[in-house]
Amino acid sequence: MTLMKKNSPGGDDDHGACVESALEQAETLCRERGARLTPLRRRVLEIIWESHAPMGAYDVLERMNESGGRSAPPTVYRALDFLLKHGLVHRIESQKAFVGCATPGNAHKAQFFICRDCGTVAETHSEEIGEAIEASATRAGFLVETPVMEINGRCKECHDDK
Amino acid sequence: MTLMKKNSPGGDDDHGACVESALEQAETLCRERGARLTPLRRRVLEIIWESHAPMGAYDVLERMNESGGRSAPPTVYRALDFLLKHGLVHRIESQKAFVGCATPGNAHKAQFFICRDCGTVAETHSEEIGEAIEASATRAGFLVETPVMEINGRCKECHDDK
DNA sequence: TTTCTGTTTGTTATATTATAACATTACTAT
DNA sequence: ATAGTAATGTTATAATATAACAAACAGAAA
Repeated sequence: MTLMKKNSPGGDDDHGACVESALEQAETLCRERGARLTPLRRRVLEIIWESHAPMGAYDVLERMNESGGRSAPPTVYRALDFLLKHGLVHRIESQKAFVGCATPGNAHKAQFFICRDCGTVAETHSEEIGEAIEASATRAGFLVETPVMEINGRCKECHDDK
Repeated sequence: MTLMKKNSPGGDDDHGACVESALEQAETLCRERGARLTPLRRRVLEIIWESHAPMGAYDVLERMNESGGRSAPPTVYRALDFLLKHGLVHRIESQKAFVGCATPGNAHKAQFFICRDCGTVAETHSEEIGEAIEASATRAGFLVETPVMEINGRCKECHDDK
């Protein structure tokens, strides 16, 4: 399981390193694929990774314009489309928001554990869940393409905290 | 597994009976709980059940106003909130749309198999999937509350059709 | 280089989905 | 009857997302 976002209420964590690593991975991946990770797209990816929780498109937009930019919604949505297409971010349907993908490149069917308290999103790729779904689908003659699995609840820390 | 919506391309199916049955179940359930299934709420539930695929709130609204009504969005959304609260409908997050629940009353964590071709939604309550999720969650110390499981793909018929 | 072509971004407008806030009506219980 | 609560009506607006067309840019071909 890979922790994707951490919402430490108090001091800052060392999230910076993991943002950098994500960006480097993205660079490499796009280079390999001949896809153009332009400054704009890179910036959107960076903003999403800097956030400590899934981020709405308009939040990304606001962040982009903080430093004097004048971008409009289509700019952000187009960048997000690109990042989604290349598996660099995921859309969390139940939140209309976006998170960075911790393991891009690996075609995968992920599950997201989303904490309702701190917003932390953990991405898993459980064989067990995948197989259970496949089994259930097969029985119904259903051909699985893109499962959306967003498990809302409370993460360990928030549950322990009480 | 319970078929919830059928999108027969040609002639009509006998969906009518299943709408009636759903409405009766809803009546009973609400009576038991002392909840008021008003004409308006009943009508919204009926419209959702009549549809052959998940239905957007504004589609419901349009349908309501076909026969001379003059309802506004809040009317529909409030009715939907009621129906959701009582487990009479589900919201399909990945489609911003609503479907009737085939087994209301039973508190449940459902999976939805959604056909991208015909729109059919099948609701399952697979023990296996539920347990796989619990197992994965437990390992992470995560407390599952409301899983969203929307498995998009192709149903048997649409896949066979080819 | 220059020109061509396709891709990316800018810009304006608008569509779609959802809710806030407050007025009115209807139901329930006494 | 009437007070209190729940439901609905009404108007406005928030939040999310896309359409359509123009301008800028990058890479390939001449």
